[in-house]
Amino acid sequence: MALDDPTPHRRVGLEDVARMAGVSRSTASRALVDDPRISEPTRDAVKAAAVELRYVPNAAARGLRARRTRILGLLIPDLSDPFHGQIAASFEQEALAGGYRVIVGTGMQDATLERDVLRVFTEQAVDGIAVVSGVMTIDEARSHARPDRMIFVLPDQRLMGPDTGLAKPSLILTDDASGVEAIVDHLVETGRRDIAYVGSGGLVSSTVRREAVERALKKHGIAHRTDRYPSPDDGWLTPAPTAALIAADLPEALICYDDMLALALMDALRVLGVRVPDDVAVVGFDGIPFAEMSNPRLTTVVTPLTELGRLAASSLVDAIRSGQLPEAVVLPVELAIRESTRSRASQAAGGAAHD
Amino acid sequence: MALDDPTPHRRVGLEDVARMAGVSRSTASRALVDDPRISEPTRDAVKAAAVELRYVPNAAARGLRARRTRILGLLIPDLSDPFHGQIAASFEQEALAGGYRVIVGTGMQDATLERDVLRVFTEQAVDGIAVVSGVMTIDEARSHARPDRMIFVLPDQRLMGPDTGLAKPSLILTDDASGVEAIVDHLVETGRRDIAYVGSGGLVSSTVRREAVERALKKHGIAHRTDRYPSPDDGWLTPAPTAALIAADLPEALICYDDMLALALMDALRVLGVRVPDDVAVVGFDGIPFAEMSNPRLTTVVTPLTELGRLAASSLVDAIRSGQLPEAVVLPVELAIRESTRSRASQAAGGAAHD
DNA sequence: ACCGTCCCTGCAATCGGTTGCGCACTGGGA
DNA sequence: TCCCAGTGCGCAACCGATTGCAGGGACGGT
Repeated sequence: MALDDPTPHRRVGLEDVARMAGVSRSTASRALVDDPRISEPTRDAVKAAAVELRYVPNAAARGLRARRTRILGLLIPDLSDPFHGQIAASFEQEALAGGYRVIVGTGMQDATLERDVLRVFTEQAVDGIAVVSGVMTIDEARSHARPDRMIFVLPDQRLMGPDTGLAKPSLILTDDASGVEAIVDHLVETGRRDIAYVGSGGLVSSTVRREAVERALKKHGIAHRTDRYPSPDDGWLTPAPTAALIAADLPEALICYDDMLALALMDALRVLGVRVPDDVAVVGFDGIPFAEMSNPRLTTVVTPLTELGRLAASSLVDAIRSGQLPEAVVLPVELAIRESTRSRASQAAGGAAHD
Repeated sequence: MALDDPTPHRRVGLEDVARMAGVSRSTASRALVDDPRISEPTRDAVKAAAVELRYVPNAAARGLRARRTRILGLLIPDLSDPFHGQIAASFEQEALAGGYRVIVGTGMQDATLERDVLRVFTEQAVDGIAVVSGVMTIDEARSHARPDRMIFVLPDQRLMGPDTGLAKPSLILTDDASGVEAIVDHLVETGRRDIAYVGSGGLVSSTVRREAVERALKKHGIAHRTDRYPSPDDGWLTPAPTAALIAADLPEALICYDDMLALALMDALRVLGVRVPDDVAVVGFDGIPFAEMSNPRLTTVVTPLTELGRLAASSLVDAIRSGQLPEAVVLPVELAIRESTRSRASQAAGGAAHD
């Protein structure tokens, strides 16, 4: 049995394969990659020997000489939330399909940690890097590694430096602004005018969304107080206290930074006796699976997460192969209207309980 | 500006650092790792040069010679669900803290894919491997790589080969059986006797839980039909059709394979007009964050996910350092009683909507 | 002035593949 | 019979670090 194999024979190397096939290392190496210079019988013999010996090439040695590791680095804030987890999962799958391994580094929205991760990627000599969200600016990230061979996935437009326009290459964005606009339009159409935004402080993405809300409201001629529900300058909102603030000064509709926050707030509001959507309509952002299973189901802007990860990986791989910087892409988002924004009028018709 | 740096000077190597410091590569190498044989002035000079040149060592070269890559492989079914995402996140963090990088490979509960991932890990010459869940047996996994330097995390006791007892080393388990027992005890205490289990087919873990349910029911002298809600032999349940089956033959309580399924079923049942917990109590398993925010909040068995990932990483690192196989550990789980199993009696007192 | 110790460094081998270049052998044409 | 092109392989350098071993220099003892 393999478990208590008495022969801890050292790892078999190309040397061993070559010897068994009766050829040199060079020939063995070439045979394994189907170099046309090697005759068929020889090639077969080598391959047979490789299988026989259960030969597994050493990636380090190969990468050293070939100057190409076939590893991608994925810098992402956190794997534990479904939003980023989904992106990471699809990125990893697509990368693997393209013949690349993935090293993940979680940056936890911390600039120092993110820099460390980039350094690790450099040490590992990754062939390409994808930066998802994060807090450092694109320009800083670019200064830490080869700017080509990097791609930035900004589902929420964080990172955007001051002068960073949509036209810059290597960016994969989602059209948050129009998502926000769709939300506001929907809320206004269903009769809400007292609309508030609530989101964590410190994150660029939250600021971006807040501003988009303000613009959209202005379009409808509605005023909006930015500081209605103050949030800490850095860090995440705690649902219960925030819900208390909201309950004390109840708007007609609440636009939340993301689905997680929306779901947490709906829960906290329920404890306070505030009904959704009867007392207040609630909207999220992201479109995570749980937004579809909440009670009431959450109206939200669905971001194509899988597409985002897949596209990031394939664009990056293309960039590596071609040597060209990947083009900028803005992915469309879609408003999913669900129970949490049902208007009083449609409640009778769109009740929850029937097929 | 770094972006359009006209000098694409090749990567700086140890050679360059040594030259700038006026020493040999050997000395430079030793100075950087604080070898006591190197004098302080020399050491400082080398370090200064390294910083000045922004030297980043090449992990491939180092790993090749040192026969140690400081990389761990994490084989996990899927990163996109919060359950495994949480484990992966804490594993990665702990590994990083211990000086190890992590390559993730998602196995998607597919044996072939899992084998591929193990091969990739071998190619990368990882120092250790953690296998989380998965479908291949422990013994098979062990045959694909060095059995020491592997650790198995089985939050749900999948993988267990026929003769695999809890005493085997390198296992991190959770005490699912007692979790299930706690569930059943709680349900019986709150007056339910018609208790059903529903879970995906094909997964060992689901079978384990189903059997645990049966044992616990038997303890209470309650009969149980295993095939009450048939599930496909392989693959996941689709919530809507399953909910229809359940609604047509409503038990007093429903124990679900995991939280995801429970939440999905609660949603589907709501559409059918079935009320939880009034018409049927629902219990999940795992303790993902969303189980605490659902309406009604889900009673579930809370698995220490973060602890699981952290422990896996630290045990693995210890095993690598010491050369000893890590000990088996069984982590306790905890029943979190929430709204979804509220009994009719306690409903008056524990109503949802007031402070 | 000579020799033995320490210290501090450098030489060179090594890890395990990849790859430029050239050699040996075969066969056909003159 | 001799030459030359073509085919199939092997030699050896190389990637960028780590590390065993030995050598050079300073210094103290006699």
